[in-house]
Amino acid sequence: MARRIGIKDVAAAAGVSVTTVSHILNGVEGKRASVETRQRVMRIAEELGYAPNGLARGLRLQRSQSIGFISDEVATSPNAGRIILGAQEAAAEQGVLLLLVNTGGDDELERRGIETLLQRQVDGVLYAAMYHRVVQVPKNLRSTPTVLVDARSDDLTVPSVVPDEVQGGYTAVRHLIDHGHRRIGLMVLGEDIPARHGRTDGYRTALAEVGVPFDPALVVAESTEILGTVWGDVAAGYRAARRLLTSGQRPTALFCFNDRMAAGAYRAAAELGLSIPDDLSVVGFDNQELVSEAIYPALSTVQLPHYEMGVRAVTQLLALTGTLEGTVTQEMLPCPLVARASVAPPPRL
Amino acid sequence: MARRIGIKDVAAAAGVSVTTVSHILNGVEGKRASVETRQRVMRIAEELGYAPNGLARGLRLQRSQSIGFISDEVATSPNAGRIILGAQEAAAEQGVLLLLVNTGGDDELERRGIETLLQRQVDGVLYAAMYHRVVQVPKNLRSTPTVLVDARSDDLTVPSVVPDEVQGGYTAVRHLIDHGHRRIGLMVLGEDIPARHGRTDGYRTALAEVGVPFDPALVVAESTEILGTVWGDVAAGYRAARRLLTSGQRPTALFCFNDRMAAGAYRAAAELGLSIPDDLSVVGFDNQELVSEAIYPALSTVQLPHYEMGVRAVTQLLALTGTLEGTVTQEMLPCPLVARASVAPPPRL
DNA sequence: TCTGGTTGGCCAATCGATTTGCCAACCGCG
DNA sequence: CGCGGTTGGCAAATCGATTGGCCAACCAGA
Repeated sequence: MARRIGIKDVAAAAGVSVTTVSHILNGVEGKRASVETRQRVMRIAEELGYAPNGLARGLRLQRSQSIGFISDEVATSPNAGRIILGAQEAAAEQGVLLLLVNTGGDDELERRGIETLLQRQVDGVLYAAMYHRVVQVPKNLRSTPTVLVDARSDDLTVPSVVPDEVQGGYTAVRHLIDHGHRRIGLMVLGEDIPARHGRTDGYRTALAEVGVPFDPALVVAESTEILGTVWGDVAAGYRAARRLLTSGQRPTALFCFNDRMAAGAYRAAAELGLSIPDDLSVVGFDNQELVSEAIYPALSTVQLPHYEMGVRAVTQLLALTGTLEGTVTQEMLPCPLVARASVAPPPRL
Repeated sequence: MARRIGIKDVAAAAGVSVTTVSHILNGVEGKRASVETRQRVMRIAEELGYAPNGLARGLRLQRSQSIGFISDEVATSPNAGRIILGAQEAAAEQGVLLLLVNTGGDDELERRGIETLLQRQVDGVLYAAMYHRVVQVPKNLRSTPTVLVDARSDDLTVPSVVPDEVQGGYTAVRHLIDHGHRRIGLMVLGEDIPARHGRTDGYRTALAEVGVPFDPALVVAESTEILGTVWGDVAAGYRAARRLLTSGQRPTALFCFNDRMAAGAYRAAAELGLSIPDDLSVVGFDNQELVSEAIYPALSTVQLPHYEMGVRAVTQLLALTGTLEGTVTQEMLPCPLVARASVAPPPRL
């Protein structure tokens, strides 16, 4: 493992001092070098394949060019991995790398993880949640530039990037309305989280726009609790859909809290002899391609902007640290509709 | 943003030199300090919340305590994120952090990514592929400790961790055989990759064990090409299953290359009026929970050991760098069966 | 008292870069 | 010729830790 070549090697090979090499390679103003020297140094640095030692540079500059990415379970939740992807790519564009820490939701692990990141002199931290929720910024992060991802803080001064749940819900329901539906069931998670309230608000807004009064009987909350965590899974979707579809006035369309619950709705519909989309239209949320394309007919759904959240979060963080221009705020990103095959006009009576 | 406190601050507060502080905190042998001094220094370090500057330490020790994780698309492929998770957790256990680079399969990005990692003085690199395949170790990684994850090299000296495809295929088919099936269809991807050959071998071995001769008519290769990449998607599974199920001697069970193809098989079966598992048993591969639980009945499948691959890869890498004990080899990890509801005895004739 | 060994701890070099301050050479001009 | 102003470049300090070498104090034994 041949020793990596350092600035000294370049200086020696070029017959100048390390100072000069540094000045030239960093394009320092005011400290000019003759064109000839400059070219020679650059050529030799190139030939030798010189690259500055990141640790030494970081030590001197007090900037490590790396940011911490700390999350509870992001790496676990399928689509959420795209947050990391977006963050990584946006960071790489500025020569910044991501230092990954996953806590599994354990507070002690989180505390230690943050300590480790700070010890590595990260320039800032992205604090990401597995699903959109309100969080407290950990104490030991207070004095470090931090941006929340898929999470928001009560403290309005803490920048964050989250999906626009209201717009997402509105878009989904509007899509159904545009196909002629007026009696639309809403299946939500039985949990007090922003996604539930936001999407419900969007649902109400879209209906109100076309003069359909809100009917509480069309809203069903269901969830499955496993090991203390509440899930909107296939089983929950199945139960919710059964309740809605066997009630007095059957809705002609369902807006489901997520794609897995939509899969449950598919099953309930099949059992009841309802064909999708002819007898029943369905819209999901999340756009988990694995689900939405595995079920038949392919599911029309609303996409969470995971990749974009990662990008925006990094952009905000780098703005915070002065690497990039830009403003820093609590930001909401739109959730676009992905139309597939589960929506059609309501059946003729 | 109060300056982090350094070793000097501790030394000053304790009234000793930085040397002594360093010796005490690192438990250096041979350089003793009086019990009294030792306790005082430790107490003060604790009180001040001292943590050594990772950059400075790394610079001096020529060890950054971080390893690079470079991959083509891992962050994109859902379950594969669990590789990262396993790697991260195994690394964190040794105080090592992961530096993430995603190349999207672009060679130039890969080259630059590796350069950046080396520049950061990573102690080693994990080179991960999105799906099990044979790769060349990039030139600029040759002189750095490297372990391949979900990928293998022709060069047998390069350590790697991959799933045991043969055992996985064997396990799946054996599961069907144990339920009484003898006429088992195999749906593979139309690509020349280790997974296809390994799983096919496992299929043949399991059948041979019970004296069933290999019937080429029961093996169908299908795939969908999108933008130059070959996928085993729902559509491919649908086509493959239709071919198998409408052929002369219909199989009583299907072993599908992956869960998405299995989802396609579900659809083909439904169209042909075949009920799963009563008329037809199905086993998938990958255990992508989103798929296997979204379809009905829930899919019995074989799990790829992503998390474990991440763990083992880090363990091997740390063994390679001398941080941990252990041997370094080309390693295969077992793929366990996850039995759900898609397998039953074959229908009585 | 002298010697040799142990104890406790400090000085200064080192890792590899950046940056401040300074100096010498050279230029043109009065 | 002497002077101020530019140009080109170097020496050394600095970032925050680790570590080899060294020294003073103390003690016991001769």
